[in-house]
Amino acid sequence: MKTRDKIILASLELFNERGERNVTTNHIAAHLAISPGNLYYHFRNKSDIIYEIFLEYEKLVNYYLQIPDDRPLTLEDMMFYLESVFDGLWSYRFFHRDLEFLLDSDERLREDYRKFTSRCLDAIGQIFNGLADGGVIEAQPPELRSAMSLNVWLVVTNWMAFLKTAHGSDLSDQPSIHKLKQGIYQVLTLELPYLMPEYRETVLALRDKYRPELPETRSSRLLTSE
Amino acid sequence: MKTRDKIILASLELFNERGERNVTTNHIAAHLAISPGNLYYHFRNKSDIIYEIFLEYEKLVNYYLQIPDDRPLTLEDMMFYLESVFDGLWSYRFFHRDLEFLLDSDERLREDYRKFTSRCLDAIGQIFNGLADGGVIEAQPPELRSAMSLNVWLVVTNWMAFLKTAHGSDLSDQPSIHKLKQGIYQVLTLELPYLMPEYRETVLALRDKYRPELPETRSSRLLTSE
DNA sequence: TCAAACCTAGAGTATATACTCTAATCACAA
DNA sequence: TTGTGATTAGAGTATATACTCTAGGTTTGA
Repeated sequence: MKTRDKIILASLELFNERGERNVTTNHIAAHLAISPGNLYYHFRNKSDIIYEIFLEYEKLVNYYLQIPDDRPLTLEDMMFYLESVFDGLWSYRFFHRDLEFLLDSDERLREDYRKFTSRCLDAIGQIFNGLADGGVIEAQPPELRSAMSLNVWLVVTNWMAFLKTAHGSDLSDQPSIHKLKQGIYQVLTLELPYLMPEYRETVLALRDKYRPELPETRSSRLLTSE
Repeated sequence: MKTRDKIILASLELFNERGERNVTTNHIAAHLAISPGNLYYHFRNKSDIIYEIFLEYEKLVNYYLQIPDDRPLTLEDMMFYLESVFDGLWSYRFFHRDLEFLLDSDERLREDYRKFTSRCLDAIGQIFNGLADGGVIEAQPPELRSAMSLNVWLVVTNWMAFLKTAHGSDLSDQPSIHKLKQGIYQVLTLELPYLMPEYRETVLALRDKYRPELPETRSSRLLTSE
């Protein structure tokens, strides 16, 4: 693999593990056993590495969020989108963590991320429309649809952060891809009231598969009371 | 005012304005025109200042989230809680920004924040129960109630972050207490489907007051499409 | 085969940051 | 007045961090 790609990969890995704030360019170089000079030959600065990672994240999400507009959407479609989105969220989980700082220090990223958000909100809306066409959920006035989409976006993009802050310091209940997907449970909760009656049971059953397991972990205790 | 209190106040102000990551202890001292030595006479380290601020934040929220359990809740109660919570969120808006890093570097804060979250989720649940008792919203099975409360929490605590990332670099659409309160619109959106029919119109009207104004600002454009 | 382009090492630097240390000053009670 | 404890100034330090510079090695293609 090319050094440039190795740098991107190693950075993503370290960022995800330790948080962008705790990973320096020297760490990245050391991790790859290359010199700092070498790293800076390939990237002008740390922001450039992050920007490059963002572009890949964007590409991935754009790929999964191509919504067909020539046919209505099914429940399977919806679950596919949810699974894909949370997979992406896991792979690039560092990103939404220090987001505000990243955007503050890179104008280009700020602008691109704004557009990215906008496209995602749009895609969520389209999915809802497709599901309404497919008779899975009720039709809604566009204003409600937009507000709903935004709520879905908020829940999806911040579920990881919630997990991180909700668990204790012991490693036993550290976030994992499995726990992350409990976010799907939360998103389905948002959709419940708008389901057409004939889909209600099916979705409730689906949703139950993502329910946080009760055997008294800290994060599940949070969901009930302490 | 005592120097110690001045330090807390100035820190909060600077953190809110520039983000905790961009504010050093030297900045704080300089801002107050005191020496670093003086600052460190009053606080062992930066984390201690942050922890102290957290305690005040916690106190404020606890104060507003005392839910009466001897009477049902009204719509006015609910709006009071929402307004109060968003006011608090605004006053301590730096806090949820670099949250994960803060918790990583202070075990005590991590533990306290976990309990804080837990109490807040509980309070949200109690509010819903109270509103159900008051005939404002439908009764719900506890499992749905918990999931709903968690969604409200996610929307509330991350609305500020969304605003920050959604606006452009020009100052015109910078977050403000006014924009922050559009978060109330989002929360009310979550509640809409569970309202008792006789409250529906009233809440829709209330909600409309918090609706993002349309005159083509960037953030409102985000809410529709781009 | 040879030069140009590409890649890499590694020492080094300017700046920032959290924090320390000592000596001085202040407030105030005896 | 004087002594004592609380407060403050300000120079200073160890470490970290992003990034630079030079010199040398490696590939590639003509």
